[in-house]
Amino acid sequence: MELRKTLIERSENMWRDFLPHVSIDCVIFGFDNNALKVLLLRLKDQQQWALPGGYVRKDENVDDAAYRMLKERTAVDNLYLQQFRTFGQTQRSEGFFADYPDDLWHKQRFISIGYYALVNYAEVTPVKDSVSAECEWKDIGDLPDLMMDHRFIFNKALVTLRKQLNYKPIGYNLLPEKFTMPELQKLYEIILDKKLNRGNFYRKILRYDILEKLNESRKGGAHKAPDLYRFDAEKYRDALKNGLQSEW
Amino acid sequence: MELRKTLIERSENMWRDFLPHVSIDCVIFGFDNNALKVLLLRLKDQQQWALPGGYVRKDENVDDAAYRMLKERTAVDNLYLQQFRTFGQTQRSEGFFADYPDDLWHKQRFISIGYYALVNYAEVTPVKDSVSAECEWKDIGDLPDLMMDHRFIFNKALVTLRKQLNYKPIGYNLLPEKFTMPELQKLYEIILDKKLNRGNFYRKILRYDILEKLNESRKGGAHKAPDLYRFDAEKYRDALKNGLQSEW
DNA sequence: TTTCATTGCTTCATTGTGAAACAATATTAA
DNA sequence: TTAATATTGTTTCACAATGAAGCAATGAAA
Repeated sequence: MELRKTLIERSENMWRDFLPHVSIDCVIFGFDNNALKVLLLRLKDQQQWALPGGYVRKDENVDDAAYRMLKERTAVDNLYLQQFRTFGQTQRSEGFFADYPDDLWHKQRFISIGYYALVNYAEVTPVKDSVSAECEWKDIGDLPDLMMDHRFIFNKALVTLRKQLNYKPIGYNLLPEKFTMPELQKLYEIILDKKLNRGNFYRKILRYDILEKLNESRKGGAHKAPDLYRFDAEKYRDALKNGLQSEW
Repeated sequence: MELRKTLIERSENMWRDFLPHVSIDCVIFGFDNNALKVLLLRLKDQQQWALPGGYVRKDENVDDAAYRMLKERTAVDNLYLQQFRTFGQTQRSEGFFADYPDDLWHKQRFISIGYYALVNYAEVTPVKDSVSAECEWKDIGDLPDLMMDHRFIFNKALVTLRKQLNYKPIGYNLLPEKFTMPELQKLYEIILDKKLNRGNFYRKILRYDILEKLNESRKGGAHKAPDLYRFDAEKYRDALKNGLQSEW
């Protein structure tokens, strides 16, 4: 039993103290008023803002930890959550804690797992945590200064969203149940960061056969009332299995 | 300085012992003889095989740790390496260490970061580690039993490869410098797990204008000698910036 | 009642795709 | 030496998808 012997011998080294720990950062996206927004916290006594997050416990699945944190910040359960990348630079938190005592627990080496969440803006109530002074939605086109590497993490989340637009139910989770075609197109344009031709967008998205046109329109706007649609959840899921073909 | 006070107070909790640690698992792909292969280890006294991997040190960037492990197994530096997903289930190693003493260091909770590597098969020399009896290339169509969640991790790596085929220099890193069109097509077919029409493949891949046709052919085969190509590294890089358009 | 911006939908030239066939060629078999 | 064969290189053609533009419909505001 050579393997057993080797492992048990090595176990006496106290490697435990030489290993990093694990935290989570969440990029929570919402769509409101034709703008894509992120939920951010401002820490007490600080100018900089932060992504919601926290520490993973030893007895907790990482996904469960992410759901826990998400629920604490939004007061909503079971949001759409997607791990997108892990951030493992040694110096990622150095700047922020520079003038704290060296035995500060938070100064340990942490590796952070990045998640993005997609939420229905109208259903979420932002909730502060105990070290924050504010918790607010911010337009992604006008973000404040972020602490540590959180701006980098946010950028990676947005790029991931762009790449996954044809593979994940992104529109479905960001839009309210009923929405108009111009709203859907606007969401696509923001995520892709480019203008799309209106007629071609209509033609293409309708051909996917994932939308159900309702017998209602959104009155009250300044001009012609746009038709309301909703996703046909089942057809959408089926279509995503192979990915919506081709680029936008 | 409310934030400072809160953080320092909390630091007294010894959360350190309640946090998981971080390891790495690498799926190393190589392409040889028109087959896609993975580099696996068989542990001493064990039937099951394992992905190469190791533990991340406290003072080490995660990417650097992955390169370190990769070099140990392949005797080659600077391979193409890509983080693809982090595996955070609490019970991921439980089965394997079930009949080891509970204070075995390896029985701690580990969260594993998955990387895949793409290597030029001919340049790599598989190297065993100290707890392994064998280190070998295995055909992905005929994998042996893998320990813990390594089969799951492998599957995720393969799916990632498939999704990234149009965004990352996958052919470039798996093939030798000179290769034939049928070899390239075969690689695509294995990764995508579907047959491609030969004529259409030629037309499409050539239109991308990322290949350079050489004035040589591969003699010695049973039939017509296929032309040799190589990637035009610069054009390939440029083309990948926007992704090669459309699906295969 | 008219104006106007926006929405819904169609058209048309161009490009890309799937499927198939033909032509070329290096080896092997006769 | 010649013919057969499997594979490779290239082209064709019908059809589908795309980009760009325009026209018609509509609801609010002037």
